[in-house]
Formats: sequence, structure tokens, C-alpha cells
Amino acid sequence: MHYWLMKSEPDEYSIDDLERDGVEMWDGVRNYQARNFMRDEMKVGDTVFFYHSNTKRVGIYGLAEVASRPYPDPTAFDKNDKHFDPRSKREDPTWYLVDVRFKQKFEHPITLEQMKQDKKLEGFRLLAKGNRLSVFPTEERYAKHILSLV
DNA sequence: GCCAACGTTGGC
DNA sequence: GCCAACGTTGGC
Repeated sequence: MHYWLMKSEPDEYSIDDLERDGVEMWDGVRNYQARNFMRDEMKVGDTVFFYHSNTKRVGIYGLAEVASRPYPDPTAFDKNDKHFDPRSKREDPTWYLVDVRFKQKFEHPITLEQMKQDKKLEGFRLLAKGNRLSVFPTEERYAKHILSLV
């Protein structure tokens, strides 16, 4: 059982969208490191912190869980999709994803500002300078602490 | 909208 | 293999 953090721009896809949909593909990831985490390390049932980036109040807005094994990202094959990647072939896909299932929306988001000021989160990858990865593991000690703040 | 940080591309 | 140029991410 691992913990993950996954970022989304709420204008694109928010925790409210996931609550409405229940389960959704985490499509459009076009970064190899992030892909590798999804393809090689995620397990069904892993806990996901749902982070809103590029918005007024950035932070963790709720919880989801990994709801499928990894499979090829179909949007990479779709010419009409904005995440289309002609290099990804059906017989040899470049991009993979997992499904995520809504678990919980926090009553109050745990803001980035709050986390930055929290001594117990020193070293958490989210807070590292220049971190732009949209999918990455969250060590248990940080995960447990974040959950204690909810 | 700005811009620092980072990942990718491509010429050499 | 190096590295400059470019595109993207994401906080502010």
C-alpha cells in the first residue's frame, strides 16, 4: 500500500469532477517519470492525494484511490485529442495511465502555504524547489501527517 | 501575466 | 555526448 500525490488544474479536472464521475482515467500525463510511477509502481487500492495546481488556493483537496491496473493512455492515439502523441503506437504504447476513484473531498483544503509552514513536512517532495512532477510517491510519514490535518 | 525551474529536442 | 534553444509547469 503506497501513497501518491497527483496534481490537476481544477479548470481542467477538479476533485468535484471526480466526485461526480466516481471513477475516471488519469489521462494526459506526458512526462516519463510520472508515467513510470503509474505504469510500474501503482497498485489498485493505493491512496492518492488530489492536488489542485494553478489556481487561487493551491493545495490538497481530497482523496482518491488507484482503481485499475495500468493500461495504455487512449488519448495518445486520438488525433483529435489535445494529448495526441503520434509516436505512441497501439502495439507499443508510450503513455500509460491508471483509473482513479473518488474517496473523499476535504472540508477544507490543505493549502500549499500551510504545508510549507509545517515542520513535519520538511523534505516532502511536493515542497521541493522546482518540483513540477504531476505524479509522485508520498512517503508514509508525510502521508500520515497530512491525513492527521484533515 | 511574469518568470524560475525543469524536461525535451536537435544540431554538432 | 554536450548543450543551447525551446516549450511547459506552476507558484505568485
